[in-house]
Amino acid sequence: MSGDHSHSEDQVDSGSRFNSHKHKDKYKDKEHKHKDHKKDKEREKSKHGNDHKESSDKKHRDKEKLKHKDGSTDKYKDKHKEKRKEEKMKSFDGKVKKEKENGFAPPHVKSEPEENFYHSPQLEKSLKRERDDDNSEFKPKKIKIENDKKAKKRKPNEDIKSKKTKNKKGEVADGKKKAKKEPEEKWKWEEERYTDGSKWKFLEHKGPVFAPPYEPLPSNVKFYYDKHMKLSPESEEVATFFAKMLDHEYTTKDIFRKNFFKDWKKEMSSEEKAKITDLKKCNFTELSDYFKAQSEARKAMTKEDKLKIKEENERMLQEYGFCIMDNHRERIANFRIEPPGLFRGRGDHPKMGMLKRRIRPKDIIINCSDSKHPEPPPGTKWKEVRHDNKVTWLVSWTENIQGSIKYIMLNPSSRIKLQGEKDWQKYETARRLKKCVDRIRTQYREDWKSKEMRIRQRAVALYFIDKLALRAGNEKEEGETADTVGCCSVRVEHIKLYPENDGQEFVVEFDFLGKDSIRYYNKVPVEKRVFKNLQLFMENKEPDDDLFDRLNTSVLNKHLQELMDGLTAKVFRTYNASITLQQQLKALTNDENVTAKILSYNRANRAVAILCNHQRAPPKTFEKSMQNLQTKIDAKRDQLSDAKRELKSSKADAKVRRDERSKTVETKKKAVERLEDQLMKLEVQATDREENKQIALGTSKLNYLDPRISVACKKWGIPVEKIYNKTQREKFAWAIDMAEEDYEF
DNA sequence: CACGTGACTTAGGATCGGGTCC
DNA sequence: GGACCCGATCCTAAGTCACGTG
Repeated sequence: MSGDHSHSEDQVDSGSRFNSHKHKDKYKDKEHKHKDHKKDKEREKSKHGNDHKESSDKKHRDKEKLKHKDGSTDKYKDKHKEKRKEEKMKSFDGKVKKEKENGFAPPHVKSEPEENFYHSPQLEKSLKRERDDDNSEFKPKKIKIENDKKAKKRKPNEDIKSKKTKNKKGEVADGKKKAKKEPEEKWKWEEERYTDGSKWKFLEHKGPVFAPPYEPLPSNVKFYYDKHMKLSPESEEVATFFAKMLDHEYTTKDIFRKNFFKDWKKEMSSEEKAKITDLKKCNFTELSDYFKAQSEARKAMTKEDKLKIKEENERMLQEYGFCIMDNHRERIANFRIEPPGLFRGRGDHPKMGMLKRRIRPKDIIINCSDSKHPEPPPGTKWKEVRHDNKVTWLVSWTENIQGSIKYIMLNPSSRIKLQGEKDWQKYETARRLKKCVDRIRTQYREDWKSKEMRIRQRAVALYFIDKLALRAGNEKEEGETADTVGCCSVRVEHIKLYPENDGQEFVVEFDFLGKDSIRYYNKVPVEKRVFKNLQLFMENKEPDDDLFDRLNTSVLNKHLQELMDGLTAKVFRTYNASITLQQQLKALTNDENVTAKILSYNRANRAVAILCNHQRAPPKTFEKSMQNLQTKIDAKRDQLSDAKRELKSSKADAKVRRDERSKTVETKKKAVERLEDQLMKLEVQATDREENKQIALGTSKLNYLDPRISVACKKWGIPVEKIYNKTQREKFAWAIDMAEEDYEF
């Protein structure tokens, strides 16, 4: 009874397949796991150590079958399995349905607009990532990176004598197109660089801003438990957290309610605890209404009051929002400490609804120069003040839900040395991958034939990471987070194999929840060897066994490190994202006018977002706003045809009057042109928006696309301002500074 | 090597605020 | 001048990956 049959029957409704499992007994098997791995390895060695190097695939398979037979490697999964089964059963009763409305339409399957205009063949192609079918992509055209002197000059690892150039990112930031700067300014963003791993020499800041203290409710706002009940401030505060979320579907979820109630009780006085025993009987509506009224009131404030608040915020920003780091005044990203509230995990998070504690000064670690440190609020103490210049954070504390550390760090635009330079290095690494990706691809294809299971698994996983831009997929502690996976942690239940599907051979269907519980759904034809390997990996496994049972991210990354210095799984995402953008741009940008070019750019960007599976929930008002736009378009059409008619008649009129150079005709002509232009813009906008319905461009734009590619779009007459807004230009100041139009990723 | 942990990047949703439309 | 809409910004969760420890 092989696992893959029992699980391929599809009665499990697609929603429930994704419900996460709260694996409570996560520790059960750890020891076994290690042992088993070790055993396997020995077995592998003794079995294959003296094999002939070129045995046939089949031979291997037979041998490897043996390896699987005893199932030893997979033992450790069994416990989880049971857990998961339980969970599945649970999810049947429909408690937890499709937690992510948005995640469920695979981007490339999404119904495409009819006009072929929408998807150029190239785009289509890249969407499906059918790279392997045409080898061309494995042989990228030679690109003279060498030409890019600047890039060279500034090899990440190369030491740069800290040459003091100008500082202040101000000029770039202030929105004015400041184009070319004088050479001496050119590399201002890369001045001091420390070779000893220090991140700074001097750091001074004002410390964090704490959440405002709790303000008890006015006495006319009442909480009811059967009848009115006055809560102690502590439990009242927690009650308000729940009340504020009453409209959110979170509060209907069992886990959320359970976690909340449990934590709430901890805050209650003993009398309260004795009385309040059932969350269902709690009536929060007055509290909820009160907060709604408050936010209404805030919206309805007078201009002056709003201005006052704005000014106050600005003052806070100026006072706390900046630090001095090595002679620069740098913007801090999050100087406000996270306020207390209820934890909102994403997806089916086992901890959703838990109380996120208020952070006090004594929870806070301050990091700064030892010259002087920020004062804690009167009457309080910091947990610690340290002076660690090997890290970039200014403030940290430990959060009580997962026990992880939270930080206050700098803004992404912050110079340069910290963020900008890191960013730049990231893309330089990706460009180095570009130079050796052929070699790596050749190698992993070779490794598909390896005698060793672990090598085959590694090679197939790498193929997916490369071809599909999957994330690495670290192991996660079960029961602590939502059940999501990445490449190395994909389970048998997440893929289906089709020897033939829709006229294509060797199709693999992926269906799993990735980071943030966003669904990854994709059907891809793969090479035969990959397919056969997958079959092999799945043999004798249960649906919830790891597909790559002899692989994890650290093994994979260690291997990658050997292939290229600095190479890790995520570099493939960066590389493939950036290279895709560059290719798509070349293919798409033939249009004459800027509007069309921007659309092309967005489409290229979209191709990347689809590759990286960056989805968003379709905006709530999407349908309506599309309709509005359509109305506008129709109106514009009417206007246009009117204008055309008028033009015609005035032409005829002019003819009659033998008025060769009629003013009216000229004006009418202008009007028609203007309307045509406007109509075109609207239509492009509609196209763009429709295509973007559930795709988020921001993430790839901000994190995966080498900004220099975008900057270089000026060669097609696309100004940076049309691609990056002000914030983005700040973040990418380094790229705007250095990239020329001939920049090649 | 497994494991825990710390630092930092990547991520989508919520909220804000300024412009537009009626 | 109020409602609405949308991009920008804020928020903080959730990844990746390196490193230290035993």
